[in-house]
Amino acid sequence: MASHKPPRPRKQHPRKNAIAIGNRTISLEDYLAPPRSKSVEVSKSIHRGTEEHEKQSTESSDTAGTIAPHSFTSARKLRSGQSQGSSRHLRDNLQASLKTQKTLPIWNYQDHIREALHGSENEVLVLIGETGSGKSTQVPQILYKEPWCKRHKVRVRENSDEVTVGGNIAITQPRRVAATTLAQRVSEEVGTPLSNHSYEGLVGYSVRFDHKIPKGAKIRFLTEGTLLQELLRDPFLRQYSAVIVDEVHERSIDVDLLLGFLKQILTAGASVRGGVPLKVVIMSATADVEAVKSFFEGSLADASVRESLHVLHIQGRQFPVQVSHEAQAIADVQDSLVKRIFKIHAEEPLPGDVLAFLSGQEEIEAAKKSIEEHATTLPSNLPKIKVLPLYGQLSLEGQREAFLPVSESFSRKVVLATNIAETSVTVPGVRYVVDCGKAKVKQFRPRIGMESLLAKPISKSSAVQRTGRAGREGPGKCFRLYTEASFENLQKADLPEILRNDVLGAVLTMKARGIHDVLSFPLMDPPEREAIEKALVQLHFLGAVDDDGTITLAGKVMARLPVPATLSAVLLAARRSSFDCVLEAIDIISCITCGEDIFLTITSEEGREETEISRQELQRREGDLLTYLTTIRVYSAENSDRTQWCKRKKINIRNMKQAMNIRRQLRGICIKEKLLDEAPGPDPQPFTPLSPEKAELILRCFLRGFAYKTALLAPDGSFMTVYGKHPVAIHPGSVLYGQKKEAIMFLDHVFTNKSYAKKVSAIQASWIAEALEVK
DNA sequence: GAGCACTGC
Repeated sequence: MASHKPPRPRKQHPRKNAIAIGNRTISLEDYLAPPRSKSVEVSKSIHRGTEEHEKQSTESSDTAGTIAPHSFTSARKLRSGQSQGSSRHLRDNLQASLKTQKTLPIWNYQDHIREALHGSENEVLVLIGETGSGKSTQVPQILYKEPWCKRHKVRVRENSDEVTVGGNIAITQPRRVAATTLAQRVSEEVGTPLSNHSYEGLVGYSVRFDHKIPKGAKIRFLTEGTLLQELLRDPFLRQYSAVIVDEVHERSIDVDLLLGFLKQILTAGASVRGGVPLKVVIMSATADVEAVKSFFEGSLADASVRESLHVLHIQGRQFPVQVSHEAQAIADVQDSLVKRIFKIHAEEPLPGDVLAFLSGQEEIEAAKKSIEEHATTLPSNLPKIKVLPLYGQLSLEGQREAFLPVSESFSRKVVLATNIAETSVTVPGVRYVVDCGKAKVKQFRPRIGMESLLAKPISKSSAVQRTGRAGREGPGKCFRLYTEASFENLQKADLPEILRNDVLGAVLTMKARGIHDVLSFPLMDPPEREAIEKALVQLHFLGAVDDDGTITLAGKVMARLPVPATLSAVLLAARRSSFDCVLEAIDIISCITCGEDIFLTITSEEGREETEISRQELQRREGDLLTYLTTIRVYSAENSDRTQWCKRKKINIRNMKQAMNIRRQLRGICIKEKLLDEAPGPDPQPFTPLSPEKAELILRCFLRGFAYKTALLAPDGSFMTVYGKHPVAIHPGSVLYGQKKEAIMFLDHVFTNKSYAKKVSAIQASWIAEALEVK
């Protein structure tokens, strides 16, 4: 045991923070107690963990590529055309889109799809359709006219009031942009406007911060998260006749939960919906059909299983790609990559750009340098080489360059990318792909409450996906910098998110939707029992479930708040008179949940110094949380040019605007949930610096959600986590970087090169014990 | 002295 003595609140309150799971009682400390081995083991166990991969059930594949950026002009024409009565414009548009629809591969499968779902019982259709098959836009249009897709007035129980069941089709997407653009496109194809509730229309969408559901909209595009929220109010999805779950192969946590809830509705039988059946369509690019099939088998009435579960494959379109592997495993991947690129450049004709997949920014910048140096020695009869990096941290302008054709004639573009180019974006002009076979993957370690971000071999499905990037515009070639045997040994697909992430939010979602026994909730890939138990213990500490695991009133409120459970707990604590800092908590939470950091990372030496000075007025010595608070308050007090202000402070404008969006939404929800009494005055409010007393209250309030993410200063100047005794260093991006404080609280804990604490605040050790006491 | 990529309520 190390010399530091963590607060031991359990001695004072032996039964506090203990929860009954099955026939055992587990306390927070049981989970957070220091491990028997020494803390140096942490990094080792992480490395081991990332390689311990179990069975996989799906293959991931192209996703964002299926949704092309879409022109909205024709929709506007349609709308104006409609308001003037029918016009030639509208007719031409409809005829044009019908013509396009007919060329889609799915067109030939219409009857099969209708037939698979034509019965009077619950039915499931699994539809495997590759990129470009048209499944996302056409399937809802094929189904909404079916006789079973009607509204029914029924009594769910005898003597109960009549309710309306069915009539609508929900189609879920993992991303907002997909839901909105698909809705836009389908509304054009059917010729009704996409508008708010005051107009009639067939198609609508509903995503966070944006809802367009016309009157009578039968086809509704939703994000998975939105449908999960609807499940809180409507557990049997009674407004829908069919739910289409698209892009299932991405295996987000939300989609896994959604599939579980759908299975439960199907298992319950049509009676819970007053006899109105629910049709479920599972759509995926390249999912493992067997896994999806066996998951849903058994949820349907036994006798009719065979008839009510159907599988359809729809072919996509792709040019052939010739794949080659290394004969032997190579020692220096960076070196081979550069050599391979020059070999392609010397041997393959133009046009044909090269796309190389590397694992991270560092490797990309190193390879770029080496290629550029070598390129100067090329003979003049060879085309010129233009090297372009492509990774997420790159500025938008920097990224854009990688998508443009090379401006000089007689030259070849070489794009060096992370896995951003695997699914998220498509680089045009690529005919040659070089794949190093690695990618950085984030994985959560429930035992120590830490994430890791480490390079590891990609999955087979990723490798295939990377290869496919060479065949978008014509036949191509793919060079894998590993042997065919190593390819065969890759695991089939990436771990689904639910096995890589913290399941705290997922467990709260289940509890709030009436699942008492979360360990037996149907999931395609159930997380380890320990991960779920850990989440239950933590929910108990947060006050979301009581001693026997039943959801509390507070827990129900937490589930309705659109932020992670820990932060919901902070918001609930902030309402208490002893803290009284709901508005401040909302401001901070808005800044940390708006996506990437609102502060841009500065790489150059000069830029860093300059930024240091311009950000000085925002920085608080108490740490990052209060720096965020000051920043959003100064921003919203800014009366003149907010854009200029962000530029001066090197703040990401897009994220800052999103933070303001979230802030507005959270304020609204907090009023509705009675966490706030009244709406605060409109912006801009004059900025008044926070008093040290208020600052202390806010940090003590955040400890109510993050008491277990704390560390104490060791004699040698390093930090040791209070629970678990793991060494942790303050991340260089923190305002507290390099400083020594008695104790720290951190919101994120990530292992990259070493164990880093992010979003750090300076606290007093005594506050930790206080936060763990009776609430 | 640091940064795979996303996404959602």
